[in-house]
Amino acid sequence: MPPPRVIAPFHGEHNHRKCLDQAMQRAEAACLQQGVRLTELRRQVLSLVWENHSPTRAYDILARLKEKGRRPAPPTAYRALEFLRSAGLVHRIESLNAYVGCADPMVGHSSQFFICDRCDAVAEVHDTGVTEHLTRNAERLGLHTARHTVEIHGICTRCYHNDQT
Amino acid sequence: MPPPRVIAPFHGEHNHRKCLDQAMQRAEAACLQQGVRLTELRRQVLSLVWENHSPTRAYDILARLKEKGRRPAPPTAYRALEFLRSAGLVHRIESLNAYVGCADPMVGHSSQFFICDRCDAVAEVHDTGVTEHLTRNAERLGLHTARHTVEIHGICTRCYHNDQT
DNA sequence: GATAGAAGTGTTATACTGTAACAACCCTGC
DNA sequence: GCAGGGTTGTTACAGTATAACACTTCTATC
Repeated sequence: MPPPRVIAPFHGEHNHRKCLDQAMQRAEAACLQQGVRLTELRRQVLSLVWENHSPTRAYDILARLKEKGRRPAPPTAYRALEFLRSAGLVHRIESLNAYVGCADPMVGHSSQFFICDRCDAVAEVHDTGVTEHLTRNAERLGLHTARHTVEIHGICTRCYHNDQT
Repeated sequence: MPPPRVIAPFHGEHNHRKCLDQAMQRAEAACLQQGVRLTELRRQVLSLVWENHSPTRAYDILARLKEKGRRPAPPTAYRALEFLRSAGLVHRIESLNAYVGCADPMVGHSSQFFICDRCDAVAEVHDTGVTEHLTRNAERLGLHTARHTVEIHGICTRCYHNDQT
């Protein structure tokens, strides 16, 4: 069994400009491959989700779109987010009603999310062991699985240490 | 490692009256042990959650409480549900904004929920293998875990067969 | 290039989910 | 009795999400 694959680590030191550019490039490629349209609005929303690695809420998107000159109503954001989600470009964090960008949209994967409740950082991990374990349980219960929601909440090391001092 | 423990199966044939009574009895015992008060309101809310094995939403609770003669506002339901959750008597299904009763409140466990998106049936499973797997990943990432949300959606066998016919 | 249909976006209105803040009540221990 | 904490009632509002329909833009086909 392959080891857990960390799609996005906590607080990874990186050039975020590059990170964002790469995400947008991969999104273009993924949409091309899937034969769906990455319109200007969807591109804008995706780049807003990718502004940082914390979960972004729909109404945050709306506020940012306003700053960019649009006058969007809620459906505008929700529709774009739903498109991005169905294209595998963002994930929805159910326990936060929020979205994070997916750094690896080309593989259809069911990921696990590790979330710091203090600083909102999110790490995405693809551990096939967990997935298989859950799938096996589902089969035993007679559930034809459609999707997994696996979200682990806690305090990340950095915040944990800050609390001690 | 102990085998996955199925707390509540799909469509388990059972005398639900007995099922409900047992849940209420266990709740009384659990509250006694924890030194917290299972008031009349909380008892009512718990029994409403236990009316069936599908997730119950807060506003459903409110509607039912109205039928029972109260004139409750949202905080009434949310506070009772939060109390029941913190006492381990109900679980919140994040992906549905809803609550299910916990059949085994005495053990502090992080469960996995298997949910049929057609008939809303929920099965609760306590598989320590999954929990350990996730905890190990959390440690590797440096997350001091507080809680797990593991919710598997799909179509249960019964609904799946009904769809074929 | 005209044009019909599909896909995408704008707009209005509203439904659903959840909490802050303060008042009133009632249990318990002294 | 009565002080204090816990519980519930009440009002108001914040945050999340979707239905329904109008309008625009894209695409494929002729």
